[in-house]
Amino acid sequence: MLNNQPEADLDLVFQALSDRTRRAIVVRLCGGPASVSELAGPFAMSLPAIVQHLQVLENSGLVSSEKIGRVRTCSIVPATVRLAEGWLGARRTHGERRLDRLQAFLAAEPDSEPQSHEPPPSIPPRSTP
Amino acid sequence: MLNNQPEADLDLVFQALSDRTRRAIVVRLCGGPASVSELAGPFAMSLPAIVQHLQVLENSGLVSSEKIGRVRTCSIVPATVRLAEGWLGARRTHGERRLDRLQAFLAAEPDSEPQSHEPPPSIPPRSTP
DNA sequence: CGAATACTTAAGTATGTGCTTAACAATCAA
DNA sequence: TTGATTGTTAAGCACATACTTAAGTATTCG
Repeated sequence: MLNNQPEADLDLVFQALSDRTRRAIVVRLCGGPASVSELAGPFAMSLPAIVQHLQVLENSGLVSSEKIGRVRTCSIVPATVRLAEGWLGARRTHGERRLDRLQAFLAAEPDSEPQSHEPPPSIPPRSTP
Repeated sequence: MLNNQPEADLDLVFQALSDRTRRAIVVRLCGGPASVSELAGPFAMSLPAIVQHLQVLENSGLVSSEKIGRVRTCSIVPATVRLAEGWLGARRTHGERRLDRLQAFLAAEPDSEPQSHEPPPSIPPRSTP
């Protein structure tokens, strides 16, 4: 699916990934497309339960599927995996940039003259509706 | 927290990230530590609601906090961000390796002699408890 | 055709999630 | 000490999730 509405998309993607059965399905699909029953095979739960997990995955945009004859074949959507990974990457990058600056700040500490040393905490607040 | 039990950890981490308020808090904390009320500031919801979100984040291992005097200061735990990012990275890597092989397969297709062309779908099943 | 296969739909249930308000600490400052 | 600040705890409510079983619907095969 993917609404192109980043926050809503990330809601759905991370939510989809928060269940280990669904993560296992994603892992399986990264090895190539599979039918619903192939996907259900390894699990102890009922087929409808798996189908519901697949709906969550498809709704999140992590998985797509096509039905041919009586078999539905599911595949991953790598772009969606990248979307989530990208969000986390940005966090890590920003966080680590900040950490680097903080370490530099602490390293150059022995009471040198106060240059543009931004003090570590207290950053301007963000707006969120 | 982090149980060192990868699947359970990922459950908690992805679940924590599946809420946009919590993601906004993570974004904010990537800019540096903050107190509970600083974190609550931008949001329209009650303080206890934010505290509950912080509990989810802390329980997932994405955030740690320490109380000094009457103010609790929260920070991100970059290692946990990396844990989730790493899982997704592994998916992308495997998935794209597979896609590469598939593309190679399709590229070398004009009915050449059947070498060790593994047919694209149908991969050996995985075991999952 | 008739039966097996591969899902699909519907309905129900137990538990979890995301809030709320109200009341209660604990700490700091005048 | 009094009162403001900063957070915590508890209870409750509406809605979402993760299943279940039972009963369908297409499709393909013999």
